[in-house]
Amino acid sequence: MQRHILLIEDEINIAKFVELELKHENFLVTVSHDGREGAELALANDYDLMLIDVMLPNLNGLEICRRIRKKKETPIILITARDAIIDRVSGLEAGADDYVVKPFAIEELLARIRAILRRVERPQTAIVDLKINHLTIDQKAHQVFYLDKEILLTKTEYDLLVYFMENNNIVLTRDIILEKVWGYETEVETNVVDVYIRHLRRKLPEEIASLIETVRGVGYVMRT
Amino acid sequence: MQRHILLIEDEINIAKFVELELKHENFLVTVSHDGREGAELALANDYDLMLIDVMLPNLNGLEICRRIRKKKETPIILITARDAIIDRVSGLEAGADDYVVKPFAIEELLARIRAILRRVERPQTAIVDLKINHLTIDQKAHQVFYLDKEILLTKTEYDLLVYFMENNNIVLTRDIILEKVWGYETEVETNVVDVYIRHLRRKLPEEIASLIETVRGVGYVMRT
DNA sequence: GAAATTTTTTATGCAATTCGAAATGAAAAA
DNA sequence: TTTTTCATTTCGAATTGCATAAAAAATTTC
Repeated sequence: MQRHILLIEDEINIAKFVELELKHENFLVTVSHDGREGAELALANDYDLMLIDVMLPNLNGLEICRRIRKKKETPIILITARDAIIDRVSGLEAGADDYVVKPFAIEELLARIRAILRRVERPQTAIVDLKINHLTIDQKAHQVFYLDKEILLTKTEYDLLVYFMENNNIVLTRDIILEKVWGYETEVETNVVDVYIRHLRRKLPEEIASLIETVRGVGYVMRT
Repeated sequence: MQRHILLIEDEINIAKFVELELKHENFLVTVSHDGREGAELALANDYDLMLIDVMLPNLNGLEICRRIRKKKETPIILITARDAIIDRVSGLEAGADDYVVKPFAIEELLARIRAILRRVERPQTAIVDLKINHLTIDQKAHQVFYLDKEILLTKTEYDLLVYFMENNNIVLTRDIILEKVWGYETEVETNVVDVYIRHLRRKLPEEIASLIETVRGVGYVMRT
């Protein structure tokens, strides 16, 4: 099965070299030489893995990484300059899965790509379905069921529900919810969380809806 | 907070060097030069992280890694020989979290250790439940129980009770309580603290309420 | 590019909570 | 015993926080 890799690298020679090697290994490769363009590609399409240089024109690799992570789980390998240790660490914090340091041996890059693809595929089959009461979430299929009857949720509603189920019996503040589900960093004054709680409570059957409790002055909690 | 690292490395010089560097970074370090011994240590004790060389006498690093993973989640960083690409890949498959390649710059190793510890620590927000007598507070769930029966408190009442329980046997003045629980800086003349003490005493069972004593002329104290 | 859907913002009513003031009660000082 | 000081209790007005609806904006779908 052919894998599709996105390569964002502005140094033409390196890009060309890596692209050829990857194709030789039977990967399908898309190359971008620009940060902003690369980020758009990354968000618009579904790749199996992304290779992103940290130093890029217009938008740097770390920032691209963060933006992608808000939307996708696609594995990311960063390409950093030699000895940029700080970058390595912040790269992992930005959500990258691994990194290589320039100049790198192509075999090392290939080994890391294979390792990550293997790692990613393994636990994908291991995601245990979330289940509370008669409500099940099939995370792979992105579907929610109540007693075998599907409940249709929008993406945000779904994410919110998953977040609550993953943190049952823990009171979650609006700030935390905003940060984790919406990805906002800022403390914008908005009641969008309340509105979505409302949506969930309306769409879910009473039995489940009643588990989502309001903790006045603090936040919300799903009690089981 | 000091972290405990287990280092399994048979090359004496490297082991000594790494040990010194780690200690310099304020880690507590345990060293083993033998595969079998190292594995036993790893399984018998709780370390925060393990550094394991792949090439070891008696029992190799990959095998140690696999055995540990059957029992524990402790982060593992493998140390592999130069260009042993196969090992890198199989290392990740054996359950290692990361690896460094000999010869490595000590800063790189430190950076990886920090990155992993940081990653692992996130969800470690384990707040220990407060407990006095038969009264328990589940801070994550924001719930108060007396003998398994929930006591419903408003946010301020809850905050006040938590503050008292965190400072039991310490006399707290009204000013301090106002500042810590209400967040007032100003010394407004208000008896709001008194009023809330009253609320608590009324809602809590006699056995607990009687622990909140008045220290006339000074403030209040929760004696246990 | 129009229609439908989803997301975000804005507005409003309701209800729980908070707070301050005043009355009452209890302890210490005179 | 009386006076004074400090603590307790009660109660209602003001505030705050939440639920909900609906409009506006953004995004997706056809």
